[in-house]
Amino acid sequence: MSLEERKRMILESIIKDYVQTAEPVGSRAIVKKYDLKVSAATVRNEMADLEEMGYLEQPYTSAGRIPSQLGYRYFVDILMEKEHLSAEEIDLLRKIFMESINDWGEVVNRVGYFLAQLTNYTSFIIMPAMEVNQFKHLQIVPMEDNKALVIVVTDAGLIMHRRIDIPDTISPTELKSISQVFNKTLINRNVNEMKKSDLSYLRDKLNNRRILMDKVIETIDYLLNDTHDEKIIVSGMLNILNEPEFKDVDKLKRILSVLEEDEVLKDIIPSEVSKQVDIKIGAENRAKEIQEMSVVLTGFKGFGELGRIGVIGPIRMEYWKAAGVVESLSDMIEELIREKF
Amino acid sequence: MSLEERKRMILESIIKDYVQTAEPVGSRAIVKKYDLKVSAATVRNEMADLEEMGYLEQPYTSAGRIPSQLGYRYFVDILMEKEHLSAEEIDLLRKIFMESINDWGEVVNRVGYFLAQLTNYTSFIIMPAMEVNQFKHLQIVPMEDNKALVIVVTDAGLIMHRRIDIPDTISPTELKSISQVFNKTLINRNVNEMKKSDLSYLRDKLNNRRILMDKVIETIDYLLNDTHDEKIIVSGMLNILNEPEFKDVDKLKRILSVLEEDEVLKDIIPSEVSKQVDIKIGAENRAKEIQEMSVVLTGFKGFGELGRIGVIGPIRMEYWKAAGVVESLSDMIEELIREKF
DNA sequence: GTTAGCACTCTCTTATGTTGAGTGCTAAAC
DNA sequence: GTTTAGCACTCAACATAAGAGAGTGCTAAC
Repeated sequence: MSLEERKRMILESIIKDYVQTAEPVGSRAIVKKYDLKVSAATVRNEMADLEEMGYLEQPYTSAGRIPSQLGYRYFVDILMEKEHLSAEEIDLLRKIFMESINDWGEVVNRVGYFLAQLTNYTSFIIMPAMEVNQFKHLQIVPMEDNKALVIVVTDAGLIMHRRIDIPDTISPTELKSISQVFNKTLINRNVNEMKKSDLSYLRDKLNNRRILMDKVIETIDYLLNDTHDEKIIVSGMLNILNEPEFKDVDKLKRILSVLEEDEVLKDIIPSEVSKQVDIKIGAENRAKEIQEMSVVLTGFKGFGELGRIGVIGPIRMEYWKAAGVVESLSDMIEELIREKF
Repeated sequence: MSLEERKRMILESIIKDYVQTAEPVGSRAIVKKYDLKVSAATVRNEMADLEEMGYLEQPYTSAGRIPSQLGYRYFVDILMEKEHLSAEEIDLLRKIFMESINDWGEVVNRVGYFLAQLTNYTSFIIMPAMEVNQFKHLQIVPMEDNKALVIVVTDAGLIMHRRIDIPDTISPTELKSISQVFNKTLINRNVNEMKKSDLSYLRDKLNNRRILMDKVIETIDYLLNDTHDEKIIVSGMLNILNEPEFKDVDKLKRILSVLEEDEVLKDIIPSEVSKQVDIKIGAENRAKEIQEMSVVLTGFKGFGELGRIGVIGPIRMEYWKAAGVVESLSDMIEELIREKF
């Protein structure tokens, strides 16, 4: 597993060069560019060794070498040093995020946007499913024509709403009192507790408005269930258009249609995450749809659950930068949640 | 301007054939496919005429003919018959839209989705800017740690909210009473009226809570201003990947980056719309970014203002289908607004 | 006015060189 | 034993040429 100094140096050079140019790297090129103290012939011998060990491969006889997936793996595990955002960059971003952010979705959108911009890959953020979301406030607002709006606010700052039909015999004041009953009984309960007993209890208590109550209960259930789904935010999908490996439209189509479908993408992105940056290179991905891509991701803690944030790009990826930026922004998103919500 | 019957027939055949195959159409092919009663040579003569008149062009000497933009124009204006959705399709769609739609954004998303699916082009819906949006309800909900949530509901069913900081000396009941004052004073006022006088009047009245009032007023202003922007919903962006004219990645990149940027797209889509279906073919578009595309759109009335709905696709477009579906769905969206909101 | 016939044009495909980057191997140098 | 120069060899990439085929435009006959 462990390589001699020179082999490591050569492997690293080839990877950095190839990542930059997308062209197979020749022995002469390396010697020149990183002015090694040895001749091209020596490098050639080393490269032959590295190929035999599985770290490099040749597209065809007498072309230069390109890193194999194993080569990237070795690089990522042993050689690479993450390139984090600088303190100034972080400060700048923090300022941008802090201002005019009053809504959770907005924060996520922006972080995703910058993640894509800074790495030039496609970024994704998967918001944790909120199993134990706490109920904060309910409001029933009468609208025109037998309609009312049910607004539910959770302690995580999520606001959800849904229209319902109401009997035309009911008065606004009555609606208000119903809201109040709900609020008194349900405040600070989590969804599971709520489902168990409180809702049916409420229905009995307000027996005279049974039909309406059923509707409201159903609506709350519906709305809170909604937060059980993970939400995914994707940014910079079109960044992959810049990668030469996707100059073929069919390949592009395959990849883009995966990135476009939120549901597909959610399933495809590795789900066992920790707070470590995790890197899946090409075929290391379980899902076959992205075995020609690499994923760099990490978990972040938000509202008690673990969300996922990362980028998806070509196997020929600037892993050092991607890993650094993902880590920096993951920290930042955690911090934002802690401070603002 | 007016062509003889046979010339029209030939022009139409060429357009239909070319739209389908994306290959130049030869004289022999037409005679066979649409079995005309004349020989290929005759057709050739007619085609030469049509070319001279500007309706057809030849990619190179001795290739078949393709329609010119003028040719499409003639077709669209004179020859074409719109292919609307059938009554059954409309019924089916109406059912789909009706169920589980409780929120305006959801309706628009779905309509956009189907428009893209049914035409195989990229669909867009531009929601009207609501100049005279009416205020229905305000609610200030206390959250943890000196935070509160300001929720504004408009009569169009739009719900907007924003977090604000509040002084820690204020009590929940006090918040409620402030809400009530706002509600009493502002209900059913439109934004412009509101701005003029009421807000500052309110501030005076609640003088003891001046700072908080300023915040709330600012927030309302911010939220209502938000609806002044047109919202654009784009669906099926990737449909253009299927068109052979965009098999070149650079061209693709140019187009996709236009479609991706909401702000750019809003500006590019023709803004003078009526309830007629309008078709802009290639260079007829003002914006140079989409002069290699065609736009089929129409206006729809929603909340008193005119929104825009349509598709954007290659010049070699199935205009008859696009125009028909756009018209059908435009009617449907109007109907949905009328009935549900 | 219509049509058959035919030479002509131009793209597209396939075949054939040519070039050049880069290798692997060998033998000499360190 | 390791390193290096030298050199033949390989193979993609580019250019060029030849052939095929689709489709035209024109002419002359119907």
